[in-house]
Amino acid sequence: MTSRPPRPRERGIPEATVARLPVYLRALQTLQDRGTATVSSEGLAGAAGVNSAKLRKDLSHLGSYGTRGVGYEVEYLIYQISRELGLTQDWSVAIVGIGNLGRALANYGGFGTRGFRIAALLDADPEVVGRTVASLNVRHIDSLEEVVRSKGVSIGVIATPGGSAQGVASRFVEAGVTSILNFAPVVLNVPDGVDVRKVDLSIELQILAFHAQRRADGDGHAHRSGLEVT
Amino acid sequence: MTSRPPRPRERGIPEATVARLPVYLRALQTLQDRGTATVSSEGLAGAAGVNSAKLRKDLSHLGSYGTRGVGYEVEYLIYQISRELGLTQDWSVAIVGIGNLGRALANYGGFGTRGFRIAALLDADPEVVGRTVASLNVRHIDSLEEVVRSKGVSIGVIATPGGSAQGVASRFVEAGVTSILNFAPVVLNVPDGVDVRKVDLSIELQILAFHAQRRADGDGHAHRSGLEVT
DNA sequence: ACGTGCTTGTGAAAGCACGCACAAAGTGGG
DNA sequence: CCCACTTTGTGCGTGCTTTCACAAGCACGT
Ligand SMILES: NC(=O)c1ccc[n+]([C@@H]2O[C@H](COP(=O)([O-])OP(=O)(O)OC[C@H]3O[C@@H](n4cnc5c(N)ncnc54)[C@H](O)[C@@H]3O)[C@@H](O)[C@H]2O)c1
Ligand SMILES: NC(=O)c1ccc[n+]([C@@H]2O[C@H](COP(=O)([O-])OP(=O)(O)OC[C@H]3O[C@@H](n4cnc5c(N)ncnc54)[C@H](O)[C@@H]3O)[C@@H](O)[C@H]2O)c1
Repeated sequence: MTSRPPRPRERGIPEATVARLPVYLRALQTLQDRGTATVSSEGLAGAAGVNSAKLRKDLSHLGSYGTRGVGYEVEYLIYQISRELGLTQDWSVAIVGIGNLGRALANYGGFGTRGFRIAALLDADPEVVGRTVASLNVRHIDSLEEVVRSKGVSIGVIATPGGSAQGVASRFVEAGVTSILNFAPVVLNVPDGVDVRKVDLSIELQILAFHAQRRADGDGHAHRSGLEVT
Repeated sequence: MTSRPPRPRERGIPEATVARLPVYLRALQTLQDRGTATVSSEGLAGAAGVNSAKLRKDLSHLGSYGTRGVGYEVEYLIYQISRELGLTQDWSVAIVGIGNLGRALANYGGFGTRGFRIAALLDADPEVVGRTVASLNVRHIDSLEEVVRSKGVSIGVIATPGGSAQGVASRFVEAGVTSILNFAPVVLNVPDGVDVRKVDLSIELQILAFHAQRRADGDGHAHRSGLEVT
């Protein structure tokens, strides 16, 4: 089935690995900025805050890019991870809901370090539409379909209040956007084949509160093992 | 050790479950706002975007709060989950770094629906210190220790640039804060017993890009199973 | 009092994820 | 050319997570 000797990478990278690749990438870029040319799994794992065996196994899913006895060449590994993550191409992002959060996102410079370009901002409020935010003209939400088409938007960011989020998501999907990042605190319903990720501040706080309470409760010797030490 | 017959809940809720409890809680509150008094695992699972067996197992870790043949009483379940998450007490939050993001966070009203109170805002920039944001006076970062003590801060939020994040984290820890939410794109190093969670926009985008590329790559029949359908 | 119908709570199975520990593979020195 | 040393890539055991499937339990009508 698969050719044995020249197998650079197999299909199907574990989801847990995918979620860590961006972390490795950032650690590598920091190393590169410092002029480091080569790094061992131990060194990179330290910088990324993970176990070195886990890091090696993660990287092994992309291929065999290390040199035994030496380590990994920083620049080459950056390239390989970038390619795997799809960062060698450009992604057009549209943000809907230019309120407190939307504005912060729009003004956020170091967006994805590379690859992601904010192509459009949309809102429903006549007060906001027409204003310029982060050198972009805020368009009306009614032109979403047109904007997605003309700007080739492939990733939609939702920063509207919860009540509007599902509607916006549906319109994104309708317009052909299959990657959505949702900041609104609601569960989005989308058809199969559409990828939704959510960022939820209040969930994170609640998880922190749970652990904090546990520590206070049982007190004394304290905490179960689940504490992040990142 | 534990009394056997009246065992309402056992110690040790799985981490995966803890991460979902806030989602259930929100779904329940939405139901309550609509006047629903009772909900089945199927119904709640639908609203929360998870499998109903998973939901039942999750809830079973808190105790046996459902009624067979009927379902769960919404109000009671809200109370039980809130209690388990530690939301029946108040948590004081301090935000460090009142820039684009910090301001958005400070102005964010529906913070944690309940339980979380923004007690202090801190920044290093003389331009920002002294200003009023969200009816709070922005304090200088040098007073962090004093503020933590006087306001009883138990959760620290870091919204500074990456370069300052580790320093701020260390000072939080030094001041006795053991729960940290980090928005800066760096790996924080903290001692055992300190709980760090991170929210990282650019990682989320990169994960979306990976899946989007996969869909475009293999094309045709498309996508592996890992797509979120939330 | 009892049967019917619905829903919970949970055993058991399957699938993932993690981390140890080590063989394999490369480097560099002699 | 070979040996000592370093570091990768991975087989394997372990524990956590998810899902299925069903017995047990409860409400309600008769
Ligand atoms: N501000 C934060 O720090 C923060 C933190 C966590 C989560 N959130 C969530 O992010 C979302 C946005 O928060 P915010 O503080 O920026 O709110 P906001 O009210 O400041 O901004 C919301 C914006 O969305 C626009 N909008 C409303 N309906 C729309 C529609 N149908 N189409 C297009 N635009 C529409 C509004 O005009 C407004 O400009 C909310 O769901 C909030 O719960 C915000
Ligand atoms: N803006 C966004 O949408 C966004 C999105 C994702 C991640 N982030 C991350 O969040 C962080 C903040 O982003 P931002 O856009 O608000 O940046 P920003 O530059 O607008 O604000 C940073 C603030 O931190 C303050 N600061 C710097 N060093 C400090 C220190 N040692 N102590 C206290 N305060 C200090 C600065 O004075 C400034 O007010 C960054 O790490 C950024 O990468 C931002």
